[in-house]
Amino acid sequence: MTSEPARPRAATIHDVARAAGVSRGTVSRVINGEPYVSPEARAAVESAILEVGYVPNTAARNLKTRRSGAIALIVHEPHSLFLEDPNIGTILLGTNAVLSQADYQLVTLIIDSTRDSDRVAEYLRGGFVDGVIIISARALDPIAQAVAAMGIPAAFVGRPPGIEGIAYVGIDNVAAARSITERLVATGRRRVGMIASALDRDSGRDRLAGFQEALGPLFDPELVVEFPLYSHSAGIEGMRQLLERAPDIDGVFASSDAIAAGALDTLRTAGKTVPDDLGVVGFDDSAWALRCQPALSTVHQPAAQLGEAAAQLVLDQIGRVDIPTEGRLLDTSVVWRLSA
Amino acid sequence: MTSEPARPRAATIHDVARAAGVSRGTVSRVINGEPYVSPEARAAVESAILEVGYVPNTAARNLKTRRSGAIALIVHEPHSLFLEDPNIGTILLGTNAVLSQADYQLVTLIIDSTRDSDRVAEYLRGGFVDGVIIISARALDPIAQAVAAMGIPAAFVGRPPGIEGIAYVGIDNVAAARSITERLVATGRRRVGMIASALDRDSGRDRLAGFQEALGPLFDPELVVEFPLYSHSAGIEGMRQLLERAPDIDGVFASSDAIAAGALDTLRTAGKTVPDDLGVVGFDDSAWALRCQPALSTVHQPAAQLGEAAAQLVLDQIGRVDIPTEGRLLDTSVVWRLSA
DNA sequence: TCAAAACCTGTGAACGTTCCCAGTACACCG
DNA sequence: CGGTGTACTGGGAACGTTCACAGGTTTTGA
Repeated sequence: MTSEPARPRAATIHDVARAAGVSRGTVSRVINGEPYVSPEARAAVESAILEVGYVPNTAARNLKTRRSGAIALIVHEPHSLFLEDPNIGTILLGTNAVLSQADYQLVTLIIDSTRDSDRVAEYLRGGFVDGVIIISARALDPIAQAVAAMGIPAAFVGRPPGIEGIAYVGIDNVAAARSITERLVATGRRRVGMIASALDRDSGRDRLAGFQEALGPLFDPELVVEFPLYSHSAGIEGMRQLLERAPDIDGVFASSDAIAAGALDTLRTAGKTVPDDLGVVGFDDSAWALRCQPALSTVHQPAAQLGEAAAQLVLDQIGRVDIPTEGRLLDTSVVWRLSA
Repeated sequence: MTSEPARPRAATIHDVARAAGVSRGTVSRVINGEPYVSPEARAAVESAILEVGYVPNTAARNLKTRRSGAIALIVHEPHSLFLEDPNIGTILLGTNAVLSQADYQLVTLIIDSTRDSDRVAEYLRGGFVDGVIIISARALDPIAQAVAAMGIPAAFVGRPPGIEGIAYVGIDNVAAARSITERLVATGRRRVGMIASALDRDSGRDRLAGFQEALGPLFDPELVVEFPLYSHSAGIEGMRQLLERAPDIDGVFASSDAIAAGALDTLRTAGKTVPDDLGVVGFDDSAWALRCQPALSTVHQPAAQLGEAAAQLVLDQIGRVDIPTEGRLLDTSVVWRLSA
């Protein structure tokens, strides 16, 4: 008793009950909006709550109800980081909007190391959250596997490689890549190259597939260069290689806006003008796209809707037994600006 | 009993105790690494935990111990969003690193509306977290006030306007701005302007103050333009105004890299070469800085360390009574590249 | 050799809720 | 007017932990 901490004991449901002159049970019913409470009792409880400054203790509530009112959003730091993936911030906002509407609290967890992986898995198992949204999981991801194993309501943003029977939302990368490549061809380009990347992820693979489909007989494997990441430097180097291999190249599909921006830098240095000498298109419709000189034609990702749909998918699973097994693909659109 | 959910009841401490042939108390002692447990008992409990797949129920633990092992990081969405502020992602990683080390779980909360504000305040009060880190709070921020009022361990990143006696970390914006401006002057610039912004925040105000200090008698209020946000478009427009007001201008301090990038775009359009005609410097050392043509001289913010220090500040407060009242300013450095 | 200290263990009582059941009061209906 | 249903209320029992305490055994020290 000597070193009692400064924080005073919070008011409990008992204090409210005493102040209102009713029982615990009645207070609980008022708090949870249940029927069978007389108007007088309800009013007394409500004013008592304000009077004593009561706020429900979530730990106690969770313990009893076995739910937490929170949903986790898991971001894998290397390679999908806030800094690198321009859409993550927007996805997050979309998710937050839907959950907030349903009175769920979104908690964002960052996985930066295997150490984090373990702790996050424990956190999920510990009953802190009622569901989980996972962004850009990679194959053999330990968290994705843990989630699948424990059967907690979950949704993936981006088709999860390897794991079956799980809910996800994503975009149709094949169709989007095909669509923007077709428009590039429609403007008269005949020697079209691609700076591909992230071929170890479905997004990267699918964009390449769509590109090839669209070109048909015009496709020349010599005009495809590959890089591990969707990075600006990949664009600089990729464009350099393409110019070297094919000086007559007249179109480029960069698999991300950052790559396209890098390609434009190389082209400027090389004295090529865009879109006169070459048409350049990107993917993402991120902040890069408008910043480029000239403004970039690109594929718009419905990032906010991806986040919203993922949240909805999780909410749907909560409290239901039949889990929606398969995923949803959202539509993309081509934004035609000045670079092609 | 008819609609028993699919999720099986998790193993409890009782199950472990039974499997290990010891009592609840002993299991609890093992889990919490307390002394006074015989080696045999410890071994038995440890293998029993694996056997029954026990994971502690955090709700029950929180209820009893009144702590959660989690710390909140609050981001205000409009104006400090992931997308706009290039440092936020890095701050977040720094924070996560320190907390992870101390076995605390970081949960990121996003405040997007007043509705969110209320729910987050309730969340904090509900005992979900043991401490809170708040990024770039503005004056009269409801969450900041709630946190101050409830006396939960807290730290601010960025000097909080209005609220007194609270722990914070930040950078010395005045000194940093003075330092980079001085170097600009040292290269022979005499007509130096500034594109200022966010003057309603301490960061914006202080950068302007440092600029003025460094210039001394060279300072000309005519060469300062102001904008509300640290945005690229502010740079475009600000540079245009400066060129109009003073065609003989030979140096510009942009109050952020995004602004500097915008200024460079305007200068390119106007046919000015950098750094020959004008020297341009920015602030942040963000991804923009390297992307610029030419690469931007700028002030490097120790974003990761800011995050780490804030986390440490909160950890220090947990369990202690004497709250460190004042803040810490971290050192910045000037990164000299090609733009000045 | 014996008291005191150190080590180890089990048990009861919380922590603050919600849920369920029993019980009361009143209204309605035949 | 008795029975049945509906509206409302109170209180016991749990949820899964931790903590304090009591009791037992072993070691230590004079």
